[in-house]
Amino acid sequence: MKYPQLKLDNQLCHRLYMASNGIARAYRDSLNQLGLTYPQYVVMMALWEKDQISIAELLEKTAIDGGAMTQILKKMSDKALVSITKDSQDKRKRLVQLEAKGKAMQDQAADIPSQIRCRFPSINEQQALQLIELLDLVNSDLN
Amino acid sequence: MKYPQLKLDNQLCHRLYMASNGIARAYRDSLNQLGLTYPQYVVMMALWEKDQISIAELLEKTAIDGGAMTQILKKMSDKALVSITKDSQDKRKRLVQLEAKGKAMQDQAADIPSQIRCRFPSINEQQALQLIELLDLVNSDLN
DNA sequence: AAAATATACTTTGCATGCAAAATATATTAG
DNA sequence: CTAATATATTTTGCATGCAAAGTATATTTT
Repeated sequence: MKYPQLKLDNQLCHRLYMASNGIARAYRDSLNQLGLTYPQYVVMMALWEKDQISIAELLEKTAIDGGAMTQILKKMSDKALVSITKDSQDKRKRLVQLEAKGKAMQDQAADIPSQIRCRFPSINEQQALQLIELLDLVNSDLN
Repeated sequence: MKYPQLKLDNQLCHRLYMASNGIARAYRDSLNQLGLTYPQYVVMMALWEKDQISIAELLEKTAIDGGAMTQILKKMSDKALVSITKDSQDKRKRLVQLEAKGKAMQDQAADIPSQIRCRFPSINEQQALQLIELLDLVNSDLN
């Protein structure tokens, strides 16, 4: 091949692509039991941390696309996990809050992280932390 | 919050999600100039490395979804980047080969990796290699 | 060799990710 | 105060990623 820099094996991006898709796939079974998709799970985690936030804040915390978020929240609202109300101060804003069912789901979800962790025996705790550090550097250059 | 393991800040998966989407986004401008999407670019890289391969082999090298691959190849074929022929030995198989336009595009693409690299000043070469190593470990646990 | 099974792809339906346009409400400029 | 502009969110159209069903061709079983 003419250009070694174009070899798939030399691409960081392709490894990230595979790892991201693969990890989301690894979550699938656990999340199916809760009736959640992966992005919906991310929204739930954001809300368990801080309830009653605007959609803009949710977008910032989750890094989910705005257009997709509208659909995701609609489905979560249909499932009675969350409810959405207009902000009385600023009528452009909408506030998202957990419903009883969404709050209760937290206990079911508490086991998921360790379940997933078991699916990655090749990486130890120190390496996982190092990976997080490096990804934080990559992510700091985005935007 | 009740369960620290559910904090977004503690999720490796979420960092991978952001990094993968973000890097694909970083490629967008460069790839738009070639009229390629990110997965199409991955297919091109695979073919520049080894032309005349079956769809199954392409799927294995790229880790792209099979259903998506059909559509991706159709579009690339419409753009005259590749052509697809039936394998005369085994009529279930189809072989993908680069067309003149697809081969020529390699020279245009050769600059892309360094362009992208500039978008990530926070990470040095050693860290990039380390990141690749760690991602390879993660990916080895998938499947 | 006919039936059962496996392999290689394609098709379909659903859920995003993303860019761009549209809508509604606030804020700012003149 | 009215026009211009900015902010928050939704809508639309296109391109995947994915699971499951469907199709065509090979291979294996009996």
